[in-house]
Amino acid sequence: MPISSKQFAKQLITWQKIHGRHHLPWQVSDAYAVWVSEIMLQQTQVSTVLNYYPRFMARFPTVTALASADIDDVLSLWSGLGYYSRARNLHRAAQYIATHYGGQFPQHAALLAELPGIGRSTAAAIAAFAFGQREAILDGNVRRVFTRVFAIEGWPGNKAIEQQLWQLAESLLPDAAEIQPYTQGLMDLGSLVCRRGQPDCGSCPFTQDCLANQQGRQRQLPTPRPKREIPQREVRWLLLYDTEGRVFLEKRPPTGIWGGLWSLPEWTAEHTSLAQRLQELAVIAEDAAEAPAPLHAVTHQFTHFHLTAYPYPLAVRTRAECRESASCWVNAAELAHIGLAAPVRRLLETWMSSLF
DNA sequence: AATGCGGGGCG
DNA sequence: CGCCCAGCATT
Repeated sequence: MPISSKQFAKQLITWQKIHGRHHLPWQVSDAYAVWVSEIMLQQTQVSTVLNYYPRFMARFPTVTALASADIDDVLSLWSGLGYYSRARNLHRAAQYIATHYGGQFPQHAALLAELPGIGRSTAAAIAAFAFGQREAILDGNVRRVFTRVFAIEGWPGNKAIEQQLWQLAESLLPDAAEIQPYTQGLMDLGSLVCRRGQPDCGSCPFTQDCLANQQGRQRQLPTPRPKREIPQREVRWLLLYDTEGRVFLEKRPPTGIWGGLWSLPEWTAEHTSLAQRLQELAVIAEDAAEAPAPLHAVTHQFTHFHLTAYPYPLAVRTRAECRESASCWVNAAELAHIGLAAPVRRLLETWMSSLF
């Protein structure tokens, strides 16, 4: 017999008040603060977000400040967090709120979910935390708790399973008066106790009620996603540097991998010769006749493919002009203030500190 | 080396 | 609608 809705909420809230998180910087009644934190937390753990959130809020303290900011500055503060479309959507949504809602957040989940980057679960979290609305969330932590406590089989990415979980989430909701500790409790229980690897069932308020625990199947739930082949991709990077300690960067297209971030110019040998590529970049190298030897390869794992990048260092005699916001020469100090993907930042910091 | 995470976009 | 895409940290 699964636990009743009333008992579930009651035991969760009691647990949350004693063992949950209470003093995170975004646990305030400010929709903007809640929103920024929820977007950061979408793909990122609390401990990491704690390193980014305060800087972001100091730089963009209000939704109108964010709306009027330069997207490059937003991406710069997002640099290293990954999933950069989150930052672009955050910026667009801020502009929408400033323009269409006079800088005030809508209070209903359905309206919040219309904003870019806010889906059903994030909308519910903002509505619940900022406005006390009785809305159900369903993030990864919550899915793990539900699939275990109620022994729900099947990959949660499957449509039918997802629907079942949403229905369960709604059926378990307490009164609106208790929505905040309840919602926070679900998140905290999932991340602190009902962990993926080593669930701490001895500390769980549902240890007696949890069907997975009763059946000893905690580690089999939630059902993992079906496995897929992970393709390999290779790319060459041009590491063009001048005599004054600068490197040449190009801005990536707004969508796709590392969208909108600065990166090293790619050189795909299948399409162009090195000479052609340098000409495209309006660069004259010291010795372009000889192909440079690549540095140690940079490897990076994405969920759906593995990337190996070969950086080709090349001293440059005649510098290309900086094309406005599309390419530029930057020095080591400036690297700290622009949006770079984590492996590109690592490569450049290591390489520049050894060279200059 | 494998895994997970919320939402957008495309066909 | 179903499927694919994305970048890190953790384990």
